[in-house]
Amino acid sequence: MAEEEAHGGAMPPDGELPEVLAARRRKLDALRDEGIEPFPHEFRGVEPIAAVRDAHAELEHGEETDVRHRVAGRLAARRGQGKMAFLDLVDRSGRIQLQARVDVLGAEAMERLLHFDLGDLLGVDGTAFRSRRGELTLRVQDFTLLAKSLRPPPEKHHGLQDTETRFRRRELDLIANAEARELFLTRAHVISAVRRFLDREGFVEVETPVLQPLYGGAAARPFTTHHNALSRTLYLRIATELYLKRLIVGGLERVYELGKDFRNEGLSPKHNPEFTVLEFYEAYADYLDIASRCERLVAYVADQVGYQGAHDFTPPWHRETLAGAILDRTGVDILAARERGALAAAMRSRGLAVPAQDTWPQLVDELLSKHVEPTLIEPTFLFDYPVELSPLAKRHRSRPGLVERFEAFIGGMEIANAFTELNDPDEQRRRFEEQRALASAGDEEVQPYDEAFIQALEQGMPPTGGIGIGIDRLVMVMTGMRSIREVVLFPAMRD
RNA sequence: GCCCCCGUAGCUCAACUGGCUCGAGCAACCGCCUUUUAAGCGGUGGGAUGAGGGUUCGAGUCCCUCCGGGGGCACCA
Repeated sequence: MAEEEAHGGAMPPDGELPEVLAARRRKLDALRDEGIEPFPHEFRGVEPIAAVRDAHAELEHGEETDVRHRVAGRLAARRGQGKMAFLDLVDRSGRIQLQARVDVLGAEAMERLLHFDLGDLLGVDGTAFRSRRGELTLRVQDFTLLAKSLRPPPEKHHGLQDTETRFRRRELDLIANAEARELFLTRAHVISAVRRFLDREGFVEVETPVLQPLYGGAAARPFTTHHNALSRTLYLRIATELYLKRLIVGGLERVYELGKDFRNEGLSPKHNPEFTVLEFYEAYADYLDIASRCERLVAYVADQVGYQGAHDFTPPWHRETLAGAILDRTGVDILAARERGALAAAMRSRGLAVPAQDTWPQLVDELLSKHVEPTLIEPTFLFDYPVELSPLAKRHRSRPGLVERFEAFIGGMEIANAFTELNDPDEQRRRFEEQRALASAGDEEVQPYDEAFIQALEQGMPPTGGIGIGIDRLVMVMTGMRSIREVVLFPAMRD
């Protein structure tokens, strides 16, 4: 029980606390004894630290001003004590040095200021000057404790390194590591740039059900939950596709949804069980129009977030066909081997591994993911997928057996999947039936038959192009991160 | 699910082939110094080495099981 309290942060007697925690508890009690409220209600009129810095960018070394600023943030460092000391205060926008002088504050206030712990939240009023060493500094005239911190912050030089702690206690990562703060601000900018782009191009943002009586729109295993009042099983959505196409039927013409999908599958550096996806659908457009909009969107986002990396997102991107890319990388012609045995033989003759259980579509996927995808570093579209892999895409207008579909790759990673949408309800019904046949053959990740969706298509859906873009992966690309867990605030972890 | 690596103080890290009471920096506490920049100097406290079992005169170190994390494989976006 003592251990549980120490780790769980309840309020055990001091004797059972590690010394570093007990010391902070003692200070908390001392503050209250002095009549100081350690958790006041507000502190108005705060200026961002970055704004204070900007206001005095021109100050010479050693130059003083009488300009007063009010800032608030977390105490991050302290140098010196006694008659004069320097402290660092950090807010979301940056860090600023504070100078505490006993001749300004008086002995009692000086003592109180210097006895705050690293990690305490402070409000400060001070006058700006630039130190001899050139550091913009606020000379503290007045200060207020805004919240007492009862746990020590991570080490101030090395930051928080432990991967597990960074993910489980992201607040500590954000406190300790400025790069983490910047990364998640970039993520926010990516998302707002996506919305701005689509809003400007006439798309309307919609929200469709996350809890669905029937899941669909992708090949994946769903999470299952239960609605008590309705007494029935509901699924967390694996895609927004089918509902969004019903809105195209409804005449909304250009729609997008930006939100979470959920897939009950393994974790990896590229897969989190809940992940953020953008899907947009455009009436009277085909997949070539969508490809063009996709590359313009990504280029716009890169520009808006100030992308500094090595990729060149300027349209037009590299373009290949899927079959051409596989032929080029492996020498296997999937279009000349349209059934499993022939394809397996072609792969073996090239010395490629052939997983025994794989169906023809799965072998194609194997060739793509193992031999082509890793080579697609610069932004690249692969066009024209086999119909077997794409039950929701419209057949190719000139190439039998293929559909009008593309996927986009950056940095060896798939970031988007798009097609000219299948709008012939009878053909869509047949495609679902084929999927159903696969399901009875044991494949758990096929698309269930969705009668409501078929009825919507029967109502008449205009020719439409649509796309899904993995936002977490797009953020990975924009920030150079190699793991999705670095760009998701609270990635999935075991209990 | 399988394979490999990792888990030492609040944080960042040490500890030769098994060998004295597991050390140091930051943080904390008590002082000294004062325009510092990872401030400096002196002193003090803080650890069931992830958990449990085993081998051994002796285990942070070797073996087994479990928990957690990372990487890879498989599956997928």
